[in-house]
Amino acid sequence: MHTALAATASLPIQGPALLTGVPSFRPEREAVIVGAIRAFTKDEEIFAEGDRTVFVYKVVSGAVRTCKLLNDGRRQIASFHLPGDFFGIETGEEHRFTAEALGNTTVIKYRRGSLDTLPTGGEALSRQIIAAMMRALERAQAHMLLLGRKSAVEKIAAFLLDLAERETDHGHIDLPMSRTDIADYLGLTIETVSRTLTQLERQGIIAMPAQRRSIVLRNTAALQHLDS
Amino acid sequence: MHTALAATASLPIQGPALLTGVPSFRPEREAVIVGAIRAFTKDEEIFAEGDRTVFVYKVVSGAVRTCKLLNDGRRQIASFHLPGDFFGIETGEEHRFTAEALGNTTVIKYRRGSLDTLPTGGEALSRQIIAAMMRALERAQAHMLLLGRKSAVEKIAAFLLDLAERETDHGHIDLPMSRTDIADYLGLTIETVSRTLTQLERQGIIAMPAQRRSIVLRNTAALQHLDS
DNA sequence: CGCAAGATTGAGGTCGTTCAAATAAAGTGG
DNA sequence: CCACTTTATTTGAACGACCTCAATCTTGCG
Repeated sequence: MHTALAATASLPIQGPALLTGVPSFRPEREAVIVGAIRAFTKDEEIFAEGDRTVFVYKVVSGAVRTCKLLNDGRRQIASFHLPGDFFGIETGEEHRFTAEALGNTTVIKYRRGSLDTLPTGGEALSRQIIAAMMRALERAQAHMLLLGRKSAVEKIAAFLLDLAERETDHGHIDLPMSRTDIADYLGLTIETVSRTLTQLERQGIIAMPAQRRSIVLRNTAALQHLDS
Repeated sequence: MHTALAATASLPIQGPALLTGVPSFRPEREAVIVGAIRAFTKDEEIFAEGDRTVFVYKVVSGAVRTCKLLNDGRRQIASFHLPGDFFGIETGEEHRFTAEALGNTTVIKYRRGSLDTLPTGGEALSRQIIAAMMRALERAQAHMLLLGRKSAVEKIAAFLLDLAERETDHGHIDLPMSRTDIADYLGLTIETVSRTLTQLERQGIIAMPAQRRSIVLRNTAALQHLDS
């Protein structure tokens, strides 16, 4: 499913958006206020920390990471955004973090009102943005608990369960991100991520067929138990 | 005590909202749209994870912590709220975290609209809430970087600088919270917090007069450098 | 004063990191 | 399509930052 999305996504997309599969997406209303669609390739920057906040974005296909950097290069990924997710919502004049495509990715851009934080385009979209912002806040709070208080296994277990729930096929995950991305998301090193995954594989809780870019949850209950 | 809350808060809120500058607190203007004021004592619960989201709160005096718990008791404090800060903003029907008073604390409660997340009381208050939510999100993102990627010294340095900036006297901090709270906020143990503080004291970067409940920043530049 | 709770300090252990090497996957150009 | 390079991932061994456990000291309070 992700591979299929990615493949079509590299094609030039034009004309009005005709998307459907997105949760609570209503074409007849969106059509009026739809922004530009743009495609990005792997690791391409969508916006950087410090850029003017001109747009609000929504993932159409592919996936996006938003992250912050320390001056010595240490990185923390705040969140991964899958199709249907908004990102780039900011109150200030400048973006507080960087957004990059994980692979071939297409996004819709909505132009922000100049003095307002919410995009031009009507009440319904504003409401969607506010809801997205709240969801982001909730996720951030849950993620703080993970970063501050969970062990490596617990982090990985939580991560897999979360991804499984967000992707279409709940028992099978297509990882759109590298081990480095996972590590920078969970506050670990790539080595620990790798070791923990193989440990879970040896315990029969997960399976990693095909280039270890996809993961099958063989024992969700065990994972939930590990998540503490 | 929750019944008491509900009773006092059902006072009608009226009058047009006139607030503009969000960060500054202006009592004479607040008075128009004020909700119920309530006082809490040390460690008293303002609301708990799972409670119905009936109100949005603002700190008047004292300080509040919002936190999440793991089933085995591990705790992560998401944020400390000082006078003027909003908290308890949620999208769902239930609070996703617990809020408790750090010491003697008074808060204003604004009643939430029933179907809407935003409080009744006018456009301007809604706008304030949205702004507060965005600030919370920004802080959360910065805090994720701290929790996931910073060392103990860096965490403490960042914490002290942040508090100093938020409190009135920027060179002198009155800690409203215990070492345990600090530890649970920074993802450390109390022992590490204590050790790191004495280490900074020995280096002459900070001073801790009077029962170690107040901290003087003697070398802000050094602290900023440590924050990385 | 005497007790309870909070904070500091010390000693030792552990989980995750760091450094290093091997293996696997993905490009690249012929 | 195949050697060759480059990049990502896995695995191993040793180290270290922070934690755990435990004792001491301090502070607040009946």
